[in-house]
Amino acid sequence: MPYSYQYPHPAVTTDIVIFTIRQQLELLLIRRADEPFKDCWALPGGFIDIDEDLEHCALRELEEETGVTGVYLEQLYTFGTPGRDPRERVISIAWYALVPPDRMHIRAASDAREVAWFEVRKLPPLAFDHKDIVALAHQRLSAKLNYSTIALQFMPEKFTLSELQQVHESILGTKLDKRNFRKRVAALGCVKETGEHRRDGKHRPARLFTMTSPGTVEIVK
Amino acid sequence: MPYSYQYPHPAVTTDIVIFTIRQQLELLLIRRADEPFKDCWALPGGFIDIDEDLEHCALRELEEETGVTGVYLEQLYTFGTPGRDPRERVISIAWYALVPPDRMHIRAASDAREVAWFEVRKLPPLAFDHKDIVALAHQRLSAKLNYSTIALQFMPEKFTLSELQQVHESILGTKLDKRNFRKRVAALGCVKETGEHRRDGKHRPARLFTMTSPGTVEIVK
DNA sequence: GCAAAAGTGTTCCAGATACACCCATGT
DNA sequence: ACATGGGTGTATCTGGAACACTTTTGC
Repeated sequence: MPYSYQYPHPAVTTDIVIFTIRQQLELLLIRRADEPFKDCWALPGGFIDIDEDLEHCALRELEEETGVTGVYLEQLYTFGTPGRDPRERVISIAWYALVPPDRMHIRAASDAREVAWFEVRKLPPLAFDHKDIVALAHQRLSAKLNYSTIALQFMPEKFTLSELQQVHESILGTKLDKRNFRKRVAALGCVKETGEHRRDGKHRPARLFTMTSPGTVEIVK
Repeated sequence: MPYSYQYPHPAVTTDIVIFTIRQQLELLLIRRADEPFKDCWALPGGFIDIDEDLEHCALRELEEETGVTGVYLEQLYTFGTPGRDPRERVISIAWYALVPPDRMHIRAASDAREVAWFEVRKLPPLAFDHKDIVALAHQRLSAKLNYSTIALQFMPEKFTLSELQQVHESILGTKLDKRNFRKRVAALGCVKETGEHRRDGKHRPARLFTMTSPGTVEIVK
């Protein structure tokens, strides 16, 4: 045991709630291969390197699981109730990330672990206190819809207004009025028309939009 | 060195921004007695006990410095940039607390440390990254004024509406309109008249109010 | 021509803002 | 009587909410 201290030190980990939206709001879980909570689903995460920045640790986990870089990542809360991990005292800094569905490439089979997306409203039992972490992340995300342009972080480069509305609806779990939604988006000025259209069914083609300030989340209202 | 681990563990501390309001928004600082940053002002804080809940650690620091219990306390953010403490890797969970000025009894001379209140807008240079922590706490507090009843946590049991308005103004750093302020407070229903008055100068006595739900902070609007 | 999603305006209400004068007291 | 802070009401503006029909396409 080569690392010794005069006083006991807790272990510090990072857990990430990785959200995406396909038909519904989904998040990434990993089936645990070891005790405790063996075979139980859990958030991706891991121990922080001793010289590693907190955010870097979260980015590293995110990249390992999804292959994505440059997506929205925000620190959520720090969980550290004694006993939350039965092995030793573990303090976990929780983050959440928003990944556009076209950006990721799950490295599922690479290390024989089981990795899967679950709808937020149909989660299996989770290891540790991860249910609390997910609940807080979802709550924070919902709240931010009302005063920021965070929903755009889920969108691919080009998207229709109906798709953006579906993103809002699947996060909030409610239906929105189409005209009011579009009025608000227009007032914010956070999207602009590309001039292109998408035809994808037996109905009128939809205009394609793009973000005016990609990569930035503005606080509004 | 009796505490050994297979992998290196960071130290984990808690720092607290303890706010109060007298004439202005103030916070509590302690002059450091030891290196690093010897003689520099710093936030109160300390190492977490290995079996201690995170919030308990913050409450303990708060109680040690101010003698108060039962005041508003909220986790702020976790800071852990490598090198923020030159001695070893330290990850600090920052909190902020709101203390009504009549509730506290600083235990200043008890251990010969220098402890003092500073106006938020006139802070001395701070140790470590404490300037960033203070800035974030102040920003969070300001934001919460607009969608919660958090300001009441600064008030003594009985207070005038002008005093409550001064609390808002000193946090925001702006003047507010008296009539609009009172209309909003009345609409929230978060205070009620006691029927008493306070006379404290050569002017009309002010009505005294009290909280309708002491100890709770409601999210509003 | 019909099914399906895209697109578009107006009315109404609530809450925020701007703004100026009288009241009760101490000296 | 005057200085000081306490106390009050109205008009206006702005943003959110409710609400239904026409357009363009594929089949």
